[in-house]
Amino acid sequence: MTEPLPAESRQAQKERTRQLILSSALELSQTQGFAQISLRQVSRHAGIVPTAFYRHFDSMDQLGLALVEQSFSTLRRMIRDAQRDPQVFDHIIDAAADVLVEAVKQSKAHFGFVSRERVGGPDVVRSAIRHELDLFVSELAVVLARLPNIETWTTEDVQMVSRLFVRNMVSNAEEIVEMPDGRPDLEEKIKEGARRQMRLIVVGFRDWRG
Amino acid sequence: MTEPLPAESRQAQKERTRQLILSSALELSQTQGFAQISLRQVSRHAGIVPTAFYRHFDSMDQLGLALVEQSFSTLRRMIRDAQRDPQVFDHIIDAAADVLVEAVKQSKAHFGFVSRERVGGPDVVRSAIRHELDLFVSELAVVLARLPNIETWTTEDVQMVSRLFVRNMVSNAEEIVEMPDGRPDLEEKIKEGARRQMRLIVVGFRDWRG
DNA sequence: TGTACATCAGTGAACGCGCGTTCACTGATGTAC
DNA sequence: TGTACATCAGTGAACGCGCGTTCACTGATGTAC
Repeated sequence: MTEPLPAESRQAQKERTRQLILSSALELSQTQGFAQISLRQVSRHAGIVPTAFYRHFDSMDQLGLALVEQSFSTLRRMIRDAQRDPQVFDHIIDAAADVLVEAVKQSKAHFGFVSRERVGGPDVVRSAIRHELDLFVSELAVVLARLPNIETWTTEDVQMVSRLFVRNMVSNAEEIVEMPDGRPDLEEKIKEGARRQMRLIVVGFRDWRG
Repeated sequence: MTEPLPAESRQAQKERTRQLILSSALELSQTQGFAQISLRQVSRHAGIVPTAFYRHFDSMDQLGLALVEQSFSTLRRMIRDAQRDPQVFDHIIDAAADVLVEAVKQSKAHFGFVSRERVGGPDVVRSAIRHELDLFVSELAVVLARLPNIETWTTEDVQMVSRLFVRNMVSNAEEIVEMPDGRPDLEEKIKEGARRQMRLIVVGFRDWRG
């Protein structure tokens, strides 16, 4: 019989605590907003002593930036998955509405964090989110540029549509996050609204250019 | 020679202090967000002792609600003025973009307050703003319903366009508020963007319905 | 007009509390031999 | 494998600070006669 390995290496345990701090902060932010929560509240919720917090983050600002990173990696995964779905290519608008609603429902906390702290967060967090959203608009523009019909548009026009889509996405994400649980009727309404708005943007854009 | 009247009645002096508290809170909110500022900070900035604050407001929450009221009365005045302008009726979209940019520039503080605290503010402030925005969508729908071409639309469709307009207005107001001063180039860009978006909504809606 | 009293916006001391941050520490995990 | 030492995640006491709120007060403005 061999000696059982230690249940967790020091490094793994540290990472576990780090994630505990992150998820505690994310949860507490949901009700009060990140700027309103204290280092001590987060530590208490994570089950550590306030001084232990400093083993993982220099300050609450740094913790906030880590949450921004985490949230946007969620967002990017969603887009990557959506691109693999062949349905998206053919019925982009209907699919996009479905994907948005599902993704936001699954990652309510992260989407909520972004839409809340984009305007309400501490300075550093706010500007980090704005920067990420700008990047995201450009990334989405690249994806959109490859779609049929859009191939022929100018780069500037595609960028503009991308900006409108992202803005709409943010607005709709806000609505979904605030949606009380277990109201499939509301969900369908938001989805339908998102579809209409995207159609509006695409149709309006085509006609106005033509 | 008659006795000169007292420079200010007790009531007038009280009102002056109240306005001083309101404007102090509005100014301090701009950099840190309303939820982050303290009763003592506001009092200090207004030049009164913290205890005197209570002669005017029961709590910071009540002060927040007073700021919501003030901000929306600014917003409503803007719409009322815009309706009087005959140009608006004829060239609604171009005029609306101009009016929006000008109004927001003149009342940056109030528009900033609404867009910031709509998501980042304390609970009571947030829900008050949401309620006011919902009211505002309905009010704008009534105005829109009277316009040529739109007269024939269903109530539901007009409500939907109104919602999109307000959402857009909020987004654009956010951008203008964040715009650094003395950059007329940026201003023109935002105005042009607002025009395009509104055209998009109107054209897209008409075509999609037709 | 003058006097005596009431009102009440603003004062200033005091309170208990949660905060961020410091510091020297403990004891389990990891490493060298 | 066993021993001796190093590392370092988490501890717990202590600090000074700004906070919201209480209280009894002051003194100018307002009112009754």
